[in-house]
Amino acid sequence: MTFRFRDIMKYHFNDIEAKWQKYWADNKTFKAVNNSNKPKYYVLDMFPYPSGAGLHVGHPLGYIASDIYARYKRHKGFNVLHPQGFDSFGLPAEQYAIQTGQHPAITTEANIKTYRRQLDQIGFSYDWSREVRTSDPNYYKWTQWIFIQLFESWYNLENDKAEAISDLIKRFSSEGNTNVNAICDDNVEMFSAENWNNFSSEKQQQILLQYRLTYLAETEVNWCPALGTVLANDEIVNGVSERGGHPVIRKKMTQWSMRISAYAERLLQGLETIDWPDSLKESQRNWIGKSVGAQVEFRVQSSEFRVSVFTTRPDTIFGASFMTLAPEHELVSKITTPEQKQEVDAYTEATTKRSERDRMADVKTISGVFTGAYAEHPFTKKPIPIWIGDYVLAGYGTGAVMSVPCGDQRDYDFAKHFGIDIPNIFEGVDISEEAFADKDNSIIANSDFINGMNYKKATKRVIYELEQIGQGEGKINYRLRDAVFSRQRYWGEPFPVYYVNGMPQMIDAKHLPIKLPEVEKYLPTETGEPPLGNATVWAWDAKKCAVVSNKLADDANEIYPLELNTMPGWAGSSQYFNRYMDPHNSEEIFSKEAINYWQQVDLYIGGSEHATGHLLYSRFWQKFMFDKGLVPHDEFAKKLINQGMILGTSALLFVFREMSSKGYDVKDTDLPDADDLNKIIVSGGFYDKYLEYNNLYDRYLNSKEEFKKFMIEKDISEEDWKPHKNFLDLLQNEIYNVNKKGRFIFDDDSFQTLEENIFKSNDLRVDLKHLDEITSDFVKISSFIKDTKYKEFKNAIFLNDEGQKVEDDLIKSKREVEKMSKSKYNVVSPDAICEQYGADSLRMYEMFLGPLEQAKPWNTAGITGVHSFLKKLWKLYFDDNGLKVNDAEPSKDNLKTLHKTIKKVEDDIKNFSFNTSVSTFMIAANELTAQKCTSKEILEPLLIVISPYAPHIAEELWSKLGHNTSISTASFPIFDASHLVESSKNYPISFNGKMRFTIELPLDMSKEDIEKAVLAHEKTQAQLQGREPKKVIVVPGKIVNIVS
RNA sequence: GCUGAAGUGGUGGAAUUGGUAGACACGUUGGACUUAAAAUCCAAUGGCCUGUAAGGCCGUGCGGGUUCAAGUCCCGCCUUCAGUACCA
Repeated sequence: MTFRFRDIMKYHFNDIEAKWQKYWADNKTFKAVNNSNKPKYYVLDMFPYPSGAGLHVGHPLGYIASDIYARYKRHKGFNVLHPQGFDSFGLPAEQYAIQTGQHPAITTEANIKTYRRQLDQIGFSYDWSREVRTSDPNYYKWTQWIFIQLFESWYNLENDKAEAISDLIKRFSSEGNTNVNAICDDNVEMFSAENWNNFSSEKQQQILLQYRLTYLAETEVNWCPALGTVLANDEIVNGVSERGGHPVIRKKMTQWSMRISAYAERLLQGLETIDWPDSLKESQRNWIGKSVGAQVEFRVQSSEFRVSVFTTRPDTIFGASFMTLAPEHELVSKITTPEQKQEVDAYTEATTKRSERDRMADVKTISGVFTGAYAEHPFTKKPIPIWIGDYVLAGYGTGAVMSVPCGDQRDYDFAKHFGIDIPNIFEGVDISEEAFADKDNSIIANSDFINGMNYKKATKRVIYELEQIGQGEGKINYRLRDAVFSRQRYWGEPFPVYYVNGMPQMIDAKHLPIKLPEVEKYLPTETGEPPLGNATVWAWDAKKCAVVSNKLADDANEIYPLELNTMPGWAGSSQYFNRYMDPHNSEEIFSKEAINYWQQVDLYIGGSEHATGHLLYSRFWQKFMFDKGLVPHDEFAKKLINQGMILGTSALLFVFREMSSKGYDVKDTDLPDADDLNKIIVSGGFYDKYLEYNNLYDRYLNSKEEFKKFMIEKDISEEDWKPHKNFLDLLQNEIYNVNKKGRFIFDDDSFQTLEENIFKSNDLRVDLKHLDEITSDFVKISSFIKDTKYKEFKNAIFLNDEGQKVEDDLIKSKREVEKMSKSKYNVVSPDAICEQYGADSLRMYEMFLGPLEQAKPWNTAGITGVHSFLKKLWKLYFDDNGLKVNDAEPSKDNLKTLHKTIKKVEDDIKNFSFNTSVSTFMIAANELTAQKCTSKEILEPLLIVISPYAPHIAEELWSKLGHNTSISTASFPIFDASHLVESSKNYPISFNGKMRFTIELPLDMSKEDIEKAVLAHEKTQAQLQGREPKKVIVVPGKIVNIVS
């Protein structure tokens, strides 16, 4: 009996947390309503992709911060919307489906369940009744709906907004397109009203596609052969795919695109109106890449063609001594002379075959060829040779440049390399070594009508003159490209599209959602169609249409093919924040009432990695929806904060491995995935061979024939690589070929070395747990590596630097702090933390680690600090005899501690400085414990202050103090400054700026009296040692400084 | 190369307008309690010097400067991290 009584008085966080989590769920404590007398506040987290690995401690960091903010706002009397959901379409589930046949919906559902359990155990105050999942047909119905709206819109530059395509059609049929000022395809042809009305329906549709905000066009796309799909620019990192790290090549394909470029200027201007991190805004500015200059047209001699270039330096036009076109430029084949044709063809072919990564890896090499053609300088009429070179990018500007070697380093290098003229057009500048690119300090010379002018004046004049002769105009160019919107994948939103005579048609919105059909296989069809081509039945509630196989049949039983691509990952995340406002509405994307009530997100917290993806696309969709009158703001989030990454500590073992006949065994590594292979390459110590491998892999993917040729060139006979089932063998051959150090041939069970053994050092990342287990015992380490962890080292012999066998202590270990990832064995799961210390400890510790925005290493050991704080807090309320809180009158010190805490915590929350709040709580608990405070008047409001951070313990103690409703809406205590007023100050007394001692003096003492008191003090006299003070500075309430 | 952020004890980090540098924790050391461990509590903890104490000297990446006073402001460098990269 006694035991049980004592037991109740202890802080049993597991029971307490489970109890309150259930209470919140049962009572729908955090359900937000769409109208209220209270002011509204919308706090949003970036919703997670539910991966199979579950959450690690880095994931909840931002969620905890936003939860604290949401809970704080509730205490301050706001009606808070704090929803959560899942970005549940995506590649990993599909890759898993390809490997296992498991339907992605099943994997996704299971993963969501795990995520939900993990999130629930941390005690977030989400309104789960508003959960959205991007893969739910009731949700993606509206993603499809927005797609239709975009298709039915064009961008009118006269009003600077998106408008209905039906209006455009009216204008075309009454006035043609010559006076229409719209954002459209560069190559759109000009026509009159009469032309338009005589065009065939297909021709009209083709033209309209050039205006629509989402359109189908043949564009040069980033094709990832390994993933079998196209990728958007933001899905490529360092020239390889973001997911999986596969090579990417350029390819022309017919794809859906989003005309985000129409919004380039507004996306740029809008940044001024939102409170987002500067670094993130800067990323978006760079991505949009606005540059002001001129477009200039050069006539090609003895032909009808004109080469159009974009330049930011029209003032240097007289220095143009050649032109350079991108190898992909459409004029290349048209203007090349017969004599140069062979050389040009060889060059263009070679460039198109290079992957992005190759091109990037090899920036320094200057290459190019002369086309044989000449352009005519618009002013001097002198002939200018036209070259092609891969330093000119097809995707930027017009894909052609006027090359001014004296003013641009790349042009300079190119000219030097090929011996082209470098005329100097700058006054008093030496260009014998390098180009002079400083536009702000240049005076133009040798340039006819702009001689003696500076950059600004000359630019203006040149543009004027170009306009006079009709060969150019001022122009603003953006780097931002239209975003490719289709993917050749299964697990994504189907398009609401079918084709009539090859022209895309929207399926009527009343048939939405177009549900994702079932397929047998998640791979492309044998004819190379996307996975949806495998579908035999498309089920949707069609009134007039029936679906026959992959085709749509209308009343008259004509059959039309359906769009088989799916939408990219960012489609579903581009407006989810609005859908949360009215998530179950089946009639509208959201009701007018809901959007007018919630308006926009007040606080959005998430990772900076979405800077040029999700966050840019979402702003684009929001602006479009604003134009259509659907939303009241053209920016969706007022304030945004990027939480920093939590880094894990990896354990590295350094071993030296002998590669011998009994050594490196990689037999059963089947490698369809470059990601896996890269890992082995890197951990195998072949860092230097990484690139070679990639070339090889690219070659293989590009063309097996070409690969074969390459291998033969490298003197590796077909016999050597043909029997091998995977790329690793090829790699081995490549290594052999490159460094001649060793050769490894698959021989059923092991590799054989034909030449000398080679030694390589390896850093193997191991599970920290295991590292502790094996510590310095060599036998254990070696058996751990060979048997437990790394099968490929099964037969390895460990050597030290000198090549001797390692007997006991030569395997070194090291710790490294890096991004948490499964493959690095440095992941810490929140589950174990919650189990051992509780959710409140986890929440507090994550905040305590450091500033929210900053990257910081995780160290589980440190959690004892906040955990013992919570125990100490508990003890303020309970001792062995039970609840000790009473109605005692609070002391002055008690009140001072409480109000100091209220003030500091409130300021901290406003500044998102959550780490310092935790310190403040610790100080408060330490002080109140020392003061032996038992006063309810202090301890009750203290709980509300702590509640956003540690809601479970706060709820429990709150109820123990006699409340029978949740603490979550209790009013935040009002700070009363009068409790902090001091009557005296412990003045620091410094001598020549160095603090020596302190003196306690009344705060109302005058400057003169302070000076007298300080100078009279014995310690002052000791410091001065008889010297006369030269100057005494007294800052009342702050400091005294004596200069001697 | 360009852009942005940051460099403070053994570690994470504090110091809101220039005014006691190192709050709060972790770790370490010593002690109490305990058969023992865990848990808990107490004390010390930037470096160096003086036997201790009192005290002193040096200390916020480096070099200068402004100021009575600089982690904080100014100038010049170095390093690290992140983003971006032939953008005409």
